[in-house]
Amino acid sequence: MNPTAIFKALADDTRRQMIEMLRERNHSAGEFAAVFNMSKPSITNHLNILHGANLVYREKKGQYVIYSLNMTLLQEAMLWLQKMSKGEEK
Amino acid sequence: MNPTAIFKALADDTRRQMIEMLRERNHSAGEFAAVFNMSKPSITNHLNILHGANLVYREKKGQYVIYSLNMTLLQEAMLWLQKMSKGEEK
DNA sequence: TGTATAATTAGATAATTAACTAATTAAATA
DNA sequence: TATTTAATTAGTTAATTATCTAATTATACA
Repeated sequence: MNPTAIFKALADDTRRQMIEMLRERNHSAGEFAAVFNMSKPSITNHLNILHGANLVYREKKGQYVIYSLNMTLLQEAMLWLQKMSKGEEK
Repeated sequence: MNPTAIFKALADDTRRQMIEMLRERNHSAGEFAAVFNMSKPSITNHLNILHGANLVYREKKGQYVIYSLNMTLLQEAMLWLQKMSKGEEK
């Protein structure tokens, strides 16, 4: 788990909205492109950043690429922040 | 609370170390400058980013500026992430 | 009051980021 | 097999970020 990559990934409104969408159900890259007013390559870039931080999984299904949430990592990030805020020992 | 500013502030190793130092006790700007191998203006810049995200308080004491943690905001950020990871309703 | 100390502001620069268009790759299907 | 659809890669650009040095401001104190 790489805190810098995770917080960088979360430090963007588009990417946080993507995560909220993935809380509901899995989505293909194209479904994101249909929702956000942004070119497909820009969508790919945001999804790469989320995937690089390990916050999402990705799986090729025929001609689609399906994205899903990595709940475990989100929870870990949350615990890391909790440690910070509560002052637990390392 | 501005999630983008908070996550941006946390997306940097120097600033996260500053927060860890503030968990122990309050510090002046100069004390940070003594710890990090970095110019004073760069330290000021990092502290401005933490302060802009509301993660730290700052108070002038004589010729010193003393920084302290805003625990409340760290906790709020933590809860926000928890909501993300656990999928609570808005 | 003049000098030292603490910190910030000003201004410059190199690196990174977020966006675009055009081109390419991969898969499905008429 | 040729065409359409989904997605990525390549390459460019404007904006932001992190850093520096030099200058300034504010306070303390000999």
